[in-house]
Amino acid sequence: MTFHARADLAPLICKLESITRLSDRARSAIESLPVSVRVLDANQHIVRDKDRPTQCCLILEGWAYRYKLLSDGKRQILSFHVPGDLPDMQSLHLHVMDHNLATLKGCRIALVPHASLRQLIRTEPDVAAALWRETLVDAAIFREWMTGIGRRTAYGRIAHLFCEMYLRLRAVGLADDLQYGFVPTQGDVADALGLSNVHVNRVLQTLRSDGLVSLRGHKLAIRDWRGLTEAAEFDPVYLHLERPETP
Amino acid sequence: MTFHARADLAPLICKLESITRLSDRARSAIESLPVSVRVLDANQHIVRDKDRPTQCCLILEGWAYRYKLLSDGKRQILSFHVPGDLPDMQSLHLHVMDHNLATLKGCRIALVPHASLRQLIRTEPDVAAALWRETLVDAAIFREWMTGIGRRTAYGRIAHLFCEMYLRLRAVGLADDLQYGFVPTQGDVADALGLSNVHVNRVLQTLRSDGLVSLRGHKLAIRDWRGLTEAAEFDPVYLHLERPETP
DNA sequence: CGTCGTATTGAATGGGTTCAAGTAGCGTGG
DNA sequence: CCACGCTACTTGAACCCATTCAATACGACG
Repeated sequence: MTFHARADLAPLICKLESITRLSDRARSAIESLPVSVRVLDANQHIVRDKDRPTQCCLILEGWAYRYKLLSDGKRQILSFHVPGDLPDMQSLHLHVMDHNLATLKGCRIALVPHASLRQLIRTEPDVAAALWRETLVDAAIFREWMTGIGRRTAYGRIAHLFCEMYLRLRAVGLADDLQYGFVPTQGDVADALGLSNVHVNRVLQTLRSDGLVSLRGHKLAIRDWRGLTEAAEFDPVYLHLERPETP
Repeated sequence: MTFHARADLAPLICKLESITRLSDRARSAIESLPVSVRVLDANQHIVRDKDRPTQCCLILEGWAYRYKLLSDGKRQILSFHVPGDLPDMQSLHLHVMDHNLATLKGCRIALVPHASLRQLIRTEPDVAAALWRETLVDAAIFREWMTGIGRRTAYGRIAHLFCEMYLRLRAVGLADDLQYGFVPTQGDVADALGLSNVHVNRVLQTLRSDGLVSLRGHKLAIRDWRGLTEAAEFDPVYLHLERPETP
């Protein structure tokens, strides 16, 4: 556990600046946030359904995900999170968690006390707007996923997820050349997209044989960006990135 | 078109107070917002995908809904909105619309300029927090819908929608006694829940014959709240209401 | 009283699930 | 170094929830 680990906040700054411009003053206000850095293994809970957190989590390294569980054991993954994301910002204003947040693989995370964030928000309206905006992009991604689950074919859904994660990772400097480390298992993808793991497996094979992607180990390479975005009907507007130019 | 229609803002105040407490000062700051009231017919667009709105919309009367359209004409309804809702608050911080907002039936709406809202947010931190919170509840509802579409049966999904809209309408004083005016058509419900209109029709008949609800015209009556919530696995936590006691 | 949108019903089809079994990959310990 | 065990991945076959297509009935409204 480290305090005032200024360098650790770089992913957040990077993320915020991928969608807004920050003044020097705003940036240094963020950098002086007191944070507590933790290292977690894979498949560890960060916050649980019904918890009442007193701090927010920032992903520094690794992947995390949010999910809900139904009584019959069915799981719906609500979102994937990568460095720079603040997956439980909503706990700042919604006091009870309505879902779980857990690591998908080993993570370094920074915990920021609500009190410090509230202080920051009061004194730095620009930062407040940027953080609010983050939560709105989060919601925009939910809308897009909902649309996929409700109305897209399995093929389009999976293609869409690959496109989205590529742009999100690229925005924080963790992808380029149409490649990135894709951490979720096929079972995770199934639970994220409302499918079965068996069907995800078969559709992945089709995506590969159609020459759109290759995925071995957890290395994803997009072989045909154009084809993939067309299969996905992918329009990056919903990510609200500053520079959304696609490759 | 009316300006400074103070009484018109009552649904908003009511809605905000259903989840937070407002100081007198905050309340009067809201009441003095300059608003422009409009009356719209059914099936009119309020804001469209790709628009760059300069004002936010508050529903005063009627139902509205947000949706996305896929290229093959498939429609995904993202949310239903009732009086007191601010269905396009996100436009305050996300400058391009990534979906459409339209009326489901005739509506009275109030339009509030972004500039006035920004002013309000700067000077009234409590109101800012309450509005931010609204957008977070919006996102929480998306998460719940995503879970339904991804992992619940058609039966559970429809039951869930009936439960949710009952509590939301009751929170703004528009439902009681387990009854309310349910405006969406079966086709609308289908597009909201990722189903076909035919299947919605059949499942509705089952819900009726199971004695859970009756729905004639657009009057919905919940005949068995307990049974309906169990069928839906409905847990109202995600609505983040102050007084979530169920009937 | 016709007309248009909505609701209802039947029958055939299909995208995706479930169940079940088998394979590959990888870290661990003997 | 290999056996072991675990997890993820892969394949086949039967099944089903929900879709699609198509036709019919209802109901509100000018």
